[in-house]
This record gives sequence, structure tokens and C-alpha cells, in this order.
Amino acid sequence: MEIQGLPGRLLAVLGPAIASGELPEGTVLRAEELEQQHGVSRTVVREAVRILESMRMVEPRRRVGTTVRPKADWDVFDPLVIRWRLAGADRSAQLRSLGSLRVAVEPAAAALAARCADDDDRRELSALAVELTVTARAADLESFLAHDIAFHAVVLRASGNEMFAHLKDTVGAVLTGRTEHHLMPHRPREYAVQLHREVAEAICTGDPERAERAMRTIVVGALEELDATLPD
Amino acid sequence: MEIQGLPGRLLAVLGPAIASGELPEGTVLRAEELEQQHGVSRTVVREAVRILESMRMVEPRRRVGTTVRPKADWDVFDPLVIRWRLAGADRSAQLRSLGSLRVAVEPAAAALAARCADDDDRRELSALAVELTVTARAADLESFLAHDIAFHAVVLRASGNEMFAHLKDTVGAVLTGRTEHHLMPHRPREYAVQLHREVAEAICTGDPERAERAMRTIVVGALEELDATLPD
DNA sequence: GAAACACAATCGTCATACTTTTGGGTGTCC
DNA sequence: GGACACCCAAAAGTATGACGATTGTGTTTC
Repeated sequence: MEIQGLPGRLLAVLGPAIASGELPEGTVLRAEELEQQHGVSRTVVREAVRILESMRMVEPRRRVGTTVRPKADWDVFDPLVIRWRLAGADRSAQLRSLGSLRVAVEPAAAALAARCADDDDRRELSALAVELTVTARAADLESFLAHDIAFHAVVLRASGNEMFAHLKDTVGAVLTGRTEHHLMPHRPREYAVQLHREVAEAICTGDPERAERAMRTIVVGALEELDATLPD
Repeated sequence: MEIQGLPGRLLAVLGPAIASGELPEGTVLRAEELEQQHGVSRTVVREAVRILESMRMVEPRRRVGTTVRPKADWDVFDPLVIRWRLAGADRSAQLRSLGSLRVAVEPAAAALAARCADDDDRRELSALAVELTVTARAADLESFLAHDIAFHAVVLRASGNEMFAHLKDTVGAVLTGRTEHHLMPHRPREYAVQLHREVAEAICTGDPERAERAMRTIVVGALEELDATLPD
């Protein structure tokens, strides 16, 4: 998952620093400084900076240095960027963006899944719906979270659309963040669990409209809860 | 936009080669070979490979070489990956994925835009709707395409969601690809143009439901046309 | 035949030298 | 005094040689 080696470690310092606004737009990073500050060689600095360049977070220019680009240019779909932003200052904004994205994508994915899911997908969904019910009743937030992530991941995968499928980690990050920062009720709402069961059932019986509707209720609810809970 | 310098050029060779399946999953790239084949130094090879690693397209491993990862691991939202795939063998699959993504995202973006758009956005949309009408009647496909791209970009931006906004290049790429590969009628359908006018009007008058509905009709239509036209 | 070991291939890192680009300063000319 | 051309130095870009670290593979040994 992570980038390997020293460039990866340097990236894990620079990325969050830029994402959090600690190094604001226009800041100039000079290679030599980075070498000394982090005690690494030119090679390492260059590779880390190249990766940031490929994420459009910085722009190296000769004679002037590597400048931090405006936030609007960043590759906001890059998993690393998402993670850095979730960890930093604009976590709220990132969560809201992701919430809207979920509202757009997950109902569509559920509808597609009701059409395309294979038998394995359906079995897995049913099993996860049961697990969700059980762990919710037991108020086992940790297991609930794990199964919730798995549930949404299966729906996204079963949609048969590779781009939807790749949002699974992103959705997982949102769900995790929500639980970690106590934006969740102390025990999952029975209504939400019921909706998950309904999604599973609709996908298993091949009912796209119902799957889409139930999923939309879930993600809209999550977004509203987010809006109500988040600061500013 | 592009990655600069020699690493960028190497990337522009390796990326498409991997994306097109010319270098299939499991292929081993050795640094020394790449140096010689492309007449560049280790520095350049390493930086290019690092970027591919950050896109999760390859995985460098000691003693064995840099192996191409399965397609399922790739960062399918990375603009470069999308472009490479559109240019290569699975252009059809990529277009279909993007089509579904548009169906999910653009109606939601239109609805949000009807709520959040500022006066500039609204003016711009109105103007673009006029342009679309004029260029469609004149059968000026080139100008029509440019305005079409701009139109969808404004809607995405006006949604106020940065992640939606960043899909503008992607949507632009789809529209461009569609025109370039003659998947479009010889002159834009009047009905489609009318729908664009309706989206603009609904956003200007602050009518989310109507904006969403009209936009959905547009993108669903585009997706159906795609499915009908594409090979396999 | 299995386990321990040594070897070598390949990536990873460092240090250094050289090249290329380009912003800014300097000077000249009108 | 201003505009233009020129030059210089600063910073990134590239190349290269050396060494370190890891790990698959083959070999030896019991």
C-alpha cells in the first residue's frame, strides 16, 4: 500500500505537511534544504518530490525551487491525498466531500449490483447483513465497523464497475474516521441496520430500484448526521 | 499537466504500455534494461518507476525486479491512468466505467449546483447553453465539443464539491474521446441540446430536482448511446 | 530428503560531478 | 529615464560510480 523506503517516509512527512496547510500554497521547497532537514540524499528527495508532482501538489521549477501548488490543483482522488487530508486540518471538508460522493455513487452501485451481482456476492452480502445485525445488537462497534466496511465494499465490487469498486478504501476510510472520531451513535441505530438488510435483500432478489432507494437512505442519513455533527 | 523531463517521457512510454496490456500483469522490468532500452540514466528510470509505484501499477522488489501489478490494483482515478487506458486496448471498458460514473455523479452535481451556484456560474451556464444551441445548429462539432466540456465543467464546479469539480478533466476526456472516435451523431441532437438548456435554466432558477432530472437524462442517454455503439 | 548456508542478482541509497534552464541584475544604447 | 540585450548565478535535471540491504536460488551438508 504505502510507498516503500526512504522516499516513502519523506513523503509521509511532506504530504501531510502540505495537506494540512502547514506548507501553504506558494511555499518554496529547495532540494538541498530537504536533504539536510531530513538527512537523506538527493536521490531520495527527488523521488519523493516527483511523486508529489504526479499528485499535482507541487511544481518543481528550475532556478526557483519546488513550489506548493494551490489546493484546487491537487489530485483529490488520490488515496494518499485523501488520507492526508482526513488526518489534517480540513478533515471536515474532506468528510463532507466524501459524503456527497457517497450519496452520488453508492446508490448507483447498489442498483447495478442488483443487476450484476453473482452468487458469491449475494451470499457474502447476506452473511454480512446478519453480522451487522448481530454486532449492532451487541453494541460491538469495532466488529460492526469492520463488517460495515466489508458490506459497502462488496456492494461497490458487485456493481461490476471497476471505478466504483476502487472507492471501497475511500468509503472505508470515511466509516473508520466516523467511528474513530465519535461521530457515531454509541450503538448503531436499528433503522440503519434494517436498511442494510434491505439493500442486501434487494440485491439478492435482483431489485435495483429498491436497492438504490435503501442505499440512498443510508448514505443520505450518514451525510446529514455528518453535517449535524461536524464543526463549522 | 504532464510530468516534466525525461522521467515524464519514460512514463509516457511505460504507462501506456502497461495500461494497454502490452506489458501484462507479472511482467518484470529491470532497471538496467530500462536504462539501456531508453538511453537514460538510473536516476530517470527510478523516478519514473516510483511514479508508477505511486499509481500502484508496478511493485519494485529486491532481487526480482519491478513487476507489473494486476489491473485491479491500479489507481483507476488517476488522470494519467484514465488517459492511458482511453488511448489503449480497453478503451471500451474505460468509457463504460466512466459512463456509469457520470450517471452517478453528474445528476447529483447538477442538483447541488442548483442550490450552490453563484451568479458567475449561472451567467456562464446560460451563455454556454446559448453557445451549445448555436454551434449544434451550425453542426460545428469542434466548437460544440469545447462548449459541451465547458458546460459540464461549470456544473461540476458549481456543485461546490471539490471532488466533483475534479472530475471535469475526466468528463472532458470522455466527451473528447466520444467525438474523436466518431461515437457521436454527425450533428448534435436537438433533444440533447434542449436538455442542456433545461439544466442551465433549472440551475439558474434554483430548481434542484429539475436540474438533476435533466442532467440524468443527458448522461443516461450518453451511456446508452455508448453501449449501443461500442464494440464487444 | 530436509535444513542450513553461501552466493549473486537486483533494488535502494549516497556522494559527486556535470548540464540545462531561467530569473534577475547589469550595462548599454536610444 | 526607459527599454533592450546580455551575462551570471541559482536551482533543478541528468549521469555515474560505489556501496548497502534484501532475498530468491542453488549448493552443501547431514
